Amino acid sequence: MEEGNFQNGGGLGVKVMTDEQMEMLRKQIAVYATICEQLVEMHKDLSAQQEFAGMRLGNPYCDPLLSSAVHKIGSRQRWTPKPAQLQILEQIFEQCNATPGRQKIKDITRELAQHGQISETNVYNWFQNRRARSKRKQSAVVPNNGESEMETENESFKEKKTRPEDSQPDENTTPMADQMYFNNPDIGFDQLVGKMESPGEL
Amino acid sequence: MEEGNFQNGGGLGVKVMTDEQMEMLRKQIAVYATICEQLVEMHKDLSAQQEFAGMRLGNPYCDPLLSSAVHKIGSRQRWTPKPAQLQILEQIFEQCNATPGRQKIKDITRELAQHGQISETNVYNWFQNRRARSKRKQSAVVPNNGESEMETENESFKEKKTRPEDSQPDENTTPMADQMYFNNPDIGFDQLVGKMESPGEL
DNA sequence: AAGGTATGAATGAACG
DNA sequence: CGTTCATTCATACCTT
Repeated sequence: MEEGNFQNGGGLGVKVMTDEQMEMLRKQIAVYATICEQLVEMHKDLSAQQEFAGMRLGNPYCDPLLSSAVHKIGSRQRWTPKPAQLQILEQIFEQCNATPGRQKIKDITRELAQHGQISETNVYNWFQNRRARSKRKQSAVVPNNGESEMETENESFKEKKTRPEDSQPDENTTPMADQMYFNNPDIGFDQLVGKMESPGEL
Repeated sequence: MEEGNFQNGGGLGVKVMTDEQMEMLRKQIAVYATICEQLVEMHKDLSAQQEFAGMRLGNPYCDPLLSSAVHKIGSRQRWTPKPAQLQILEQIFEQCNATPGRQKIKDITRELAQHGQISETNVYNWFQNRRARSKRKQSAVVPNNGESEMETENESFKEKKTRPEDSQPDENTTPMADQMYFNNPDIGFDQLVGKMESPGEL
């Protein structure tokens, strides 16, 4: 981007980037994807209107392709533990309900790597989630001795300690109602969308 | 030996991509950038038109799926930085990785308050978290030899796992200009993002 | 095919 | 400051 702070892989077939750069890239693309989805929605509606007026029939593009192209990159693929890995994880979890230390994580990761691709982050997340889940189940049962664990919105009565200075009611309700003021489809949007249908051959 | 000072399972510090993947990414971004440029143009054009005609009649596509997101109000108690705020925070973080002083925090808070409700505590926490996260990512730089283990994972079983990335069976197109693979698209990026204040569900 | 559920991942906030 | 908790989001998988 601005300056050459990337460590180029010596001009070979690979480039190296840090996780942060990766993450930044991913977010940027995600934003673009969102924008484009909205654009496509607008365009579809607009086209429908035109069609209604007898102007034009059929859409020259299809969004499925767009979506696929977008999600190819804009989405994050998530790790799915293999049965063998899961078994090992469960075993370890029984022994030590506490969160394994960094060192332990590394060890476990190496162990699980025998059965499939995995990273330390995956292991870490797994234990965190596992723990949280266990805790939640308990709190759902405890409230009353009766087995009223049916779907009640009320579950954990925790002391929600809120910072006095941080008393911010939900102001984040940013209405994006007035953000769609571009309803002019006359620009060559079709071409743009068409381009996206073949990202490999652009 | 390396297990002595590795911070934590923060995943790999670097990712390696092939030229084809890189190229695909570059194209994708280029397309997005183009589309967004067009979006901005459209917006300008449309605004001018509306101003001329003064016709503010109900847009049929004024509420596709975006305004439908206006629900779930008053349910968020935790601060959620808006994209615009995030952008600013990231910028500041790059300049000064050190902990911002008390005064600096106040300043940043005031700045961010322009884009939404925020408190100094939020800013403080954000920087703390950001820093911690960065540190975690510095470990596990070189697992062993081939880092391409993220792609070569093969499951002989009938794994239903959909492989989101397809790589090599492609013709090596491009001795392309490898100068900027991800340039921060400044084309009204902030503005665009600003319009998409809440990409989530709200 | 659509909707629900389980669960991996992200992150703001709290704790020591 | 580093680690952990709690909540939420996104997605894979399952059910009808």
